[in-house]
Amino acid sequence: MQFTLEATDPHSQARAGSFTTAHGTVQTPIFMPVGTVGSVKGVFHRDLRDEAGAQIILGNTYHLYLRPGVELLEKAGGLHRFCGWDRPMLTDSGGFQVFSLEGIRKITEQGCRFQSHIDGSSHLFTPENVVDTQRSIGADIIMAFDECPPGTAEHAYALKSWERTARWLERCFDQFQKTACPYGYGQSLFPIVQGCTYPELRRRSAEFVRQFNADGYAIGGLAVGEPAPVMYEMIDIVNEILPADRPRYLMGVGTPVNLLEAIARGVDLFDCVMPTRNGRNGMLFTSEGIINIRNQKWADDLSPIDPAGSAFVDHTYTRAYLRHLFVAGEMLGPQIASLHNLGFYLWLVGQARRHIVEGTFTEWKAHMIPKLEHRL
RNA sequence: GGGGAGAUACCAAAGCGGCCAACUGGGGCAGACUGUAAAUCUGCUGACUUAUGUCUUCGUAGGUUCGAAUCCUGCUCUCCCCA
Repeated sequence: MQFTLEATDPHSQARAGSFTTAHGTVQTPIFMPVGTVGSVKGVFHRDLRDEAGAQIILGNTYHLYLRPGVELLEKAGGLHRFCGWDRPMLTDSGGFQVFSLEGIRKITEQGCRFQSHIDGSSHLFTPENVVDTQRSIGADIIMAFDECPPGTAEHAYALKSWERTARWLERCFDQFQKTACPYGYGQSLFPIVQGCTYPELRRRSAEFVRQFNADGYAIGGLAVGEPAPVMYEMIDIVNEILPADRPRYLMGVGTPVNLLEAIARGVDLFDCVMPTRNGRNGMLFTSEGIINIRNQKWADDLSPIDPAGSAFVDHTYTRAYLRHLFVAGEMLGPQIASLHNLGFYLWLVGQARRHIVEGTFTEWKAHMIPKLEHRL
């Protein structure tokens, strides 16, 4: 995988670039819709590509391992073929699930033993078998198996956790080098920086992971309860250390404002459930502000969902109609809102990219942020 | 014509002398959601209010009682069964 840096903003750390994988090229900065179990909930892959403009989507090792299982995915020829998405794909390792399965999992040096949230059965994830599973899933970018501690973690735990994640990283790369993707194309393994909100741990973690000369690097363990300014500070610290000629992926972030702030700090890749989950729950992000479509105020608003939006749903349907669908509990409502939000997120990063290339990113960002926070 | 049951807030439906401004659903209104155990979860929903406060409510008119949505009587209406 080759990352090309195409432009940098003169007034910030923002950059525009592109990288190519076996399934195509991705232009950064980019947002990756989350398709945990091989489905971006409520959105056809065709609409994801043609309407929302997605270039790369996520899958999740934990969920796909449990269901439908590695055997079927291998039989299908990998997740791309199984789900009908022929563009780049990234799989998360399950580290975040380890974190969220609090109470039904046990972390040891070997790995993490956990109970399936589906049937309670016991499973063990290790750095090695998580790499193996991701080989079988066949995503273009696969993630190291890490532990994602809560934002409130004490220093002692943050240190212990990060050191273990670092040892797991070595095992991930060992296994990665000993194996190959069964479908004949190359994959990239991204390490993940941890260290909670402790600057010196973040520095040590970033310095540690950069030794692996990976195709790209991820920043994990943020937006997990810490204040946004702290998150931004951690991004600044880490990005000063991560190599400039590799893509940087801020995992699980975030709000539209988070995206612009992180892009300004040199982040290239994002993923977040927010556009889809909040969309399903009636919250729309637009270039003029945030809409809670269930609110009474939209009941007779026959204007388009988002006149500035690029997806067909934005001008085909009215706000009143979308509200009606939500109020009536129709599944089309969440589908429309999800597609709209994904289209908006991708429009936003696309605009960011354009303004970086044109050298106007910083002023454009200053102009956008109040609008993004505004509640319509 | 005879017999029986019932009328509770927007709807449905509990309550059957004080802990009732009234359980619970639904509906309505608002909020939350950040590497998806989420098409989920949380508030509020008689009026006036910051309220631990006051006022008006349980078909309707009276009555019993210190006290009634709850007991008694009349009236109105609804439903069911038999003719």
